[in-house]
Order: sequence, then structure tokens, then C-alpha cells
Amino acid sequence: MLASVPGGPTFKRLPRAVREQQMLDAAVRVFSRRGFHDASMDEIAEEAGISKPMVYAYLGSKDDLFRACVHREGTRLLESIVAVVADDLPADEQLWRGLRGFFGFVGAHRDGWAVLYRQARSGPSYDLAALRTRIVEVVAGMLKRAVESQGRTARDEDLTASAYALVGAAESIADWLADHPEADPDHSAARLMNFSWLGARQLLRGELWQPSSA
Amino acid sequence: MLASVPGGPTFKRLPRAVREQQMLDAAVRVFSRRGFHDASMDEIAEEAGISKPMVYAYLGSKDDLFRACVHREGTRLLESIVAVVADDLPADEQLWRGLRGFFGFVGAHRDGWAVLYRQARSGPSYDLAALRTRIVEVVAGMLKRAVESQGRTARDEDLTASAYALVGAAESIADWLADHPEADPDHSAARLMNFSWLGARQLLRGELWQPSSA
DNA sequence: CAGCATATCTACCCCTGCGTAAGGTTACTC
DNA sequence: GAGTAACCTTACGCAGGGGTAGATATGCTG
Repeated sequence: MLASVPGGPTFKRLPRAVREQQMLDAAVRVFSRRGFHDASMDEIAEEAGISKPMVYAYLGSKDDLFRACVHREGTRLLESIVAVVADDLPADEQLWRGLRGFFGFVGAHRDGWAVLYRQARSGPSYDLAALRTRIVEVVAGMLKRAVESQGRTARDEDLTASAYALVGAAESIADWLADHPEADPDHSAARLMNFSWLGARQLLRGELWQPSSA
Repeated sequence: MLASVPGGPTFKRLPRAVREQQMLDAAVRVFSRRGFHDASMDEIAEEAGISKPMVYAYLGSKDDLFRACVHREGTRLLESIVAVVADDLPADEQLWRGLRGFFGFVGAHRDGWAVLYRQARSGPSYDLAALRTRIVEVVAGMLKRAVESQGRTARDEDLTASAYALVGAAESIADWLADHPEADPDHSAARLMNFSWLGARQLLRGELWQPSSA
């Protein structure tokens, strides 16, 4: 019908895999700007240039769709980080590469980042916490090797806490970056590197801050 | 009617101000565990031990109610920080007190924190970003005075970026704290103090990290 | 070209949950 | 103790949007 409207766009039949990616792209954009709650399946379908039942046929319910978005973007994010971090590099180089990978992803997939960071906490995505935990573990492992390479030791809780701090700091800067298209991701990475690594290095040396009034 | 059921609980009439606080308390709890979307006004009313039209009469629509929650908890959070930060203290002592105030709030109002951090990004609360910006500004101002007290200068963007990093790190640790009731808020504050202040102090001295492979 | 699987649409159902109308009850005031 | 204002409830209207049924078009395969 629509395909035969004179002058109208000809809707070509596309294989499932292609349509699914289009739908996910559209869903990420819509979820990103509306949030899970205010995004409607109709709008997502329209954004994808397809009708609503197709979305249900291919990707299931709204919750399923959202989870699929989070899963795809989360996997991409994790890949961006671990792909560039080689185990045999010195700790500061690992951190530097990891941060560049991370901020690079955010700069290149701002919508995806917005879904992961701003929406996924409240939406029906219970495995996002798992992804975040994995990233924290990666960072904690990095810190642990750094400590051991100095011939020192640290309690796991302290390493984990530092990793949480570092990840949180990165997320915060990333969120600022997502709202400033003109900013350079590498510049953000360098800023955070300066802020965090110098502190971590001091910790590696065993230095501690002490409250002056106990 | 209900008040006269034999053996049933006697529902006492209470002044508006009291009921409003009860409703806000209940709403914060429900929003905290369900999220904005999945929280229903019926459940909030039930949690408050009151019927639904009372909520509408006193606090307006669901959006209004949520905003009221965010506003109350956000104000409490800000108060917890600024109340203990005196301008004439040295920078590290200001930061230490601010962090203690912050983590103290989170430890004492975990539900409120969950609403602010996990729900408010997606819910209809457009002034939460403003609150966060104010906190970032407070921290940035703190850093600026610290730099100047060293007879040095720094660009505003770098100070702001460091403030974002610090605030993000604090949020991340706080979120961990919210899920670990046994943890001591002051301990978290000390951990973050060690991680961040040592780095900031290095920055104050003009030290910078440099990538080994430019 | 007949048959079939896949892709796609229009039109609809219906439930959830927001928000409200109308009326009953309690406590304060004169 | 009558009047009144504030408190509080039950019961319902109603829209938005998630999800589906059934029909239709398209292109591949023998």
C-alpha cells in the first residue's frame, strides 16, 4: 500500500538483522531524549521508519527492547575499554588507554551513554549494575597490579573503594562531556588522568592524608 | 467509618503540615524502591496510611509530588554540606568537613539519596541538575581558594573539571555506601579524602602527569 | 508461475493508573 | 449544640499507551 503511493518513499523489505539494528538505533535515540517512561513504542517505531508490530515481532516488549539497548551499548562501552588495555603495560599507561577508550566511546555514542548513565538506573535493566561492577573490577585489578609492582600491598576494600571513586569521577566528567559536543574526549581523559593518577601515585607510595583535628 | 470499626486502628485527624511530611516520607520510600515510573499513587497513599485524594489535595499531581520529594531531599543534602563548611578554614579541612557532611547525609537518608541519585535523572525533576551544579560550584570555589592560597593560578575550566571529578567520585562511593548499611560514612569520607586530596595537592604544586607515548 | 515463508501494515482491544466528584466525619468556635 | 471549616473516604471517569489479531504485500524457490 504505502509502497505504491505515487511520490511516496518506497519501503523496501529488509532482512531481519538490518531492521533490528535500525530499531535499536532508533530506540537508543528516543530513550536517550525522552527517558524510559516517556518514550512510547509508537515514537520508536516511527523513528525507525517502521510500524509498531514489527518492533514487538523482532524485539519483544518495551522492557525487552530497553534491555536490548542497554546490553548493546554496554557491550560496546566495555569493548572500548578492554580492547586497548593490555596486561603487560605499566599501570599508568593502562589507565591512560582505558580512559581514552572510555571517553572516546562517550564522545562517539552520546545517545548510548545517556541511556546507560541517565536512564538505565531507573529502567528495567538489572544487569547494568553488573556491567558497572565489571568495570570497577577491571580498574581495581589495575590498581592492584600497580601496587604490587611497587612491592607494596593494599587491602582489597581500599582498592575497590579507589576504583569506585575513579569510575565515578570518569562518569561525572563523561556526563559533562556528553553535553558539550565541542569538547575533545582526549582532553577530558587527560584532565581526569591528572586529577586521579597523581593521587593514586601518592597512595602507592604509602602517603596518607590525616585530619588535623581528629 | 473506618475509625469506628471495633478493634481496627483509629485514624486520627492530623493537621496538614504533619500529614504532608508523612506523605513525603512515604513517597520517598516508595520512589526509592520502585522508581518514578513503577511507583503508583495508590501505593504511596497506602504507605502513608492515608487515601489517595489526600495526596492530590495536599501535594498535587504525581510530578508535583516527585518534585517535592527531590526538593526536600536535595535541600537537606545541600544543607548537610554547606552547614559545616566555613569559609575561613584551610582547604583540606573544608573538603574533609564537606565530605563528612555529604556521606553523613547519605548514611542517614539512604532512601532520599536513592531518589536523588538513581531516580531523579529520569523523573520529572529538571532542577536537580541545578542542585548538582551548585554543589560543583561550591567545590570548584573551594579548589580555587586553595590554589590561590598557594600563590598559584588555574584556569576555571580545569577547576570545574576537577570539581566534577570529585563530585562524581563522591557520588559513586556514596552509592556503594547506600547498599552497605554496615559501612561507616566517616570511613568512606576518609577513603575519598585520601584518593582525591593527595592528587589535588599534587596539582596545586603544579605537577602534571604526562603520557609516555605522546 | 504456483507455493510458501517472511516482512509488513491497519485497526483494534483493554488494562493500568492518574486524577476527580460527591459525600461523610471530626473537631473547633461562638 | 448549631454552624462551619478542614479532614478524609469510597467510587468512578477516562486517556494513554502497551500489546495483538488478522489481512496484505513481497520476493525467493522449484
